[in-house]
Amino acid sequence: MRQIASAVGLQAGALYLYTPDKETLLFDLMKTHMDDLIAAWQRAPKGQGPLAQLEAFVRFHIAFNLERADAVFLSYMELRNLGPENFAAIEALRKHYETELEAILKAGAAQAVFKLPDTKLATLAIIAMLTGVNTWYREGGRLSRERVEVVYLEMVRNTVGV
Amino acid sequence: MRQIASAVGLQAGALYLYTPDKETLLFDLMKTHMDDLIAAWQRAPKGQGPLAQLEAFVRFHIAFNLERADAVFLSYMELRNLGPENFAAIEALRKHYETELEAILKAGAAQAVFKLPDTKLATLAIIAMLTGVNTWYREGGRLSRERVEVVYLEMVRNTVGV
DNA sequence: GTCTATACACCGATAGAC
DNA sequence: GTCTATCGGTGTATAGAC
Repeated sequence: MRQIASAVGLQAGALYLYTPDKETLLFDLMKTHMDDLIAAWQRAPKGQGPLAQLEAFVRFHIAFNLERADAVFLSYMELRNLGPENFAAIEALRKHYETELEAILKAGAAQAVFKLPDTKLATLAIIAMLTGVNTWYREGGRLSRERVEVVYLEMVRNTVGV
Repeated sequence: MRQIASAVGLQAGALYLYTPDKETLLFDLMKTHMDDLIAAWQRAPKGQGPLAQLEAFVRFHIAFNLERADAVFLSYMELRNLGPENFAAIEALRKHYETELEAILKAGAAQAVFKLPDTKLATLAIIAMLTGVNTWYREGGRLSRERVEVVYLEMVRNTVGV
């Protein structure tokens, strides 16, 4: 709390004018992040058909997560420092987001556009793969964001059997 | 330290007979884990050719990480609590392990068995995908470990274009 | 609204008795 | 080799002056 206060030019005590306690502050940061994520995906251009929507999801997820790397890192690392009910609220939002991808994969499998041994596992595998970009991507490295998106697009298309 | 001491039936002070300080204890746990991981992979049966070796890696990684979920979780979550030189030592072991998969993918790409847009990114993507299993797998859930391995095998084969 | 001062709990680590 | 006692530091949160 002292560090946060210092970063915004206050003393620690003054923070308690804005939050009842530290966990609530953490929860609010995480909830705002998840709400932003879901709202941004709702607004994203998606095209028609499962393949176009899968491609939209891949590009959206990589771009959004790289754009907000700090919030993504915080949301993952501090998740276990929430009490049970705050934890459950964030988990519900995360599952809601996962369901967006799962719906695309289900539609693609139903139309035989995708070939998947297990839709649920494919959802988790693809999200893990995409989120992993955040652990190694650095601005100014070997590949541009655009190039990373293209490479992952191709790998994800392969993964779903296209 | 008090919790650890209590878990092994000691008082906190007595732990310092076994470790000079808390960070060294953490580092030793993580180093032992990484050494075990690399040694176990060296001993694992691998078969011949890139595809057989890729399959061996997928099965090995899922099985080993599920078997030692606590150590995997600790090694990931506490990594940033190491000093720079201990951090670098663990990172080096992690990179060494990654290189094992990368070598398989490179060989497969060179022999045109695999079709990959970027070998390095494929390495990171596959490891992220496989490690992700630890975040959701629970004993007694919908799928057995064997079934999870088979499903991921099929997805990874797709990912590398087989 | 913000600051200073501080209460109270906990943490890592050490000293010294046994 | 282990325990008890304790030191110095830090953490969240609150009280009260301004």
